[in-house]
Amino acid sequence: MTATRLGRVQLLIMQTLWNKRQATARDITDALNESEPIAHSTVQTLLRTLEDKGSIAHKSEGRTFVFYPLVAEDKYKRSATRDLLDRVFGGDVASLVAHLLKNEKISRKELREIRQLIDEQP
Amino acid sequence: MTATRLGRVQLLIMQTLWNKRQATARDITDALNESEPIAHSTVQTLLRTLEDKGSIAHKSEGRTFVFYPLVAEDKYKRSATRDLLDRVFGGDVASLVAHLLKNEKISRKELREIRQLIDEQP
DNA sequence: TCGTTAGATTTAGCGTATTAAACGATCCGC
DNA sequence: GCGGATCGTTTAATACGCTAAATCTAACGA
Repeated sequence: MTATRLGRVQLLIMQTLWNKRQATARDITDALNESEPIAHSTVQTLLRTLEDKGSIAHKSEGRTFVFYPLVAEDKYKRSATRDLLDRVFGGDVASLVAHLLKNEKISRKELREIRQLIDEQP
Repeated sequence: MTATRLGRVQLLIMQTLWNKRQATARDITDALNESEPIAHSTVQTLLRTLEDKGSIAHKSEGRTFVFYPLVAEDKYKRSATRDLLDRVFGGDVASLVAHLLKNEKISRKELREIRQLIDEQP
């Protein structure tokens, strides 16, 4: 049911794929290593698990695999947000927004953006 | 560092404690069983892990333990929201709000509420 | 008193995320 | 052709979260 439940590093891998549209294991290892050290074999293992659970797939290109996402970033965002919403805020969107406004530092510029978004709401 | 990372059922237990201020293991088992079946011993085990990681504590009352939260609900909400924000929305609040407006069905009434909250923002 | 009940504690198994070494196959440069 | 580099695959180990039976212990009731 929760088609898209990802661990921390799994999410980082998915984000790399969403950005690049497709990538080899090596591409991903290199990308991740720009922010934190991770062994190439670890990435390969995670790619395998992601493929097992249907989040990604691969095609062969010569002797290497090129991976690409099967679930859209937006779909994952929806599911992750729903999760927080339901579990922590009782499904109440306004309550989450209230929390954000109260606890997160939001610049005046961002506030304007958000107000704009609301005004555009049908 | 993430002083407050909770599993699904762990969160349910914490919520029970936040609501009741304090409760025995039996109280919690009963409360959880109103929505889903769970064994009393499972609850006890989870209470132990929660106490181990410093989320709750207990005092003895006769021969039974009365548990109470050590971390505030709001603190947990902050940390859980920050987590989603950082991991999924690159720390960009406006982006999360935009996502909410676009993907979550929000009633006109809620929209007004949110609008109100923004207008009250300093 | 003594069995029943209701606590707490111990122990254990399953699933998944993360980590990575070890291994085998293949290719490229020399 | 050979050795190192590069791929993918296999295998393990650690850490949690969740689950709950089994067991120990103390109180309660008849």
